[in-house]
Amino acid sequence: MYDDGMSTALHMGKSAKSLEKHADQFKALGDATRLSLMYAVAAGENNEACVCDLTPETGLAQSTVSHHLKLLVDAGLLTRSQRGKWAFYALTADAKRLLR
Amino acid sequence: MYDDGMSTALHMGKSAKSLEKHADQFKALGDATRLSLMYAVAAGENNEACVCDLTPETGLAQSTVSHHLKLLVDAGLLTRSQRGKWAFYALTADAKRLLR
DNA sequence: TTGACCTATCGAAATCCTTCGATACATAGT
DNA sequence: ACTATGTATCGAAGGATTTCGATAGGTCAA
Repeated sequence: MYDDGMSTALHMGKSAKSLEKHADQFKALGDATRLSLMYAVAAGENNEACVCDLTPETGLAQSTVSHHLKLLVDAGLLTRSQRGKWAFYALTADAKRLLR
Repeated sequence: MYDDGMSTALHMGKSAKSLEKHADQFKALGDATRLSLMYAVAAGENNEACVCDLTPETGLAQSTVSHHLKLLVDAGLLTRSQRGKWAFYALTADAKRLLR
């Protein structure tokens, strides 16, 4: 494409890359399953939760939950930390700001 | 499905319908084209813009822009008002809050 | 009413997303 | 090393989304 459709955002001092990043964050939150995962993490002890806790709440397959969590991490909305057998997910600063 | 996956949100006092609405708003913003449309509207005179101004900025077909604008209106992020031949779109309160 | 212009809707093609079951990988205990 | 448990990845099916061109609808001026 010749015109990337970002002229307005550019005029506002936002780079195309930044716009793309924000769009990706909104997109990640734009799914009822992922949004409820975010709330579940926020509601967990120490504001974190492991897949084993999250999976039963969604009623979806474990592989599906894992996939959604990966999308949220890739979007910069969750962090992942392995502790023993368990993978704990926690909200990032971006996520806290967006869910305010 | 038996489990609707909204238990956590419900525990936080959010109804499934409210979660769905918020997810829809995030989803509407979760597309680079639509997000730059939002910024373009915000940057317009009196915080509004018509399709004729928006279409050239995106580099997309007029029908495509019209379609995206409809999605944003349906999500409660834009209002539409016809003035003469032109349709003007403006940000809602929800949109201003989310784009802060 | 005719024509010009702006916008919305329709139908179709290509692509992307969600979800699953199966399976592989990782960690801890026996 | 073997097993059990928690998590991630893979491949595929079904559905949803993005985009276009063509066309219809609405508004104003002549």
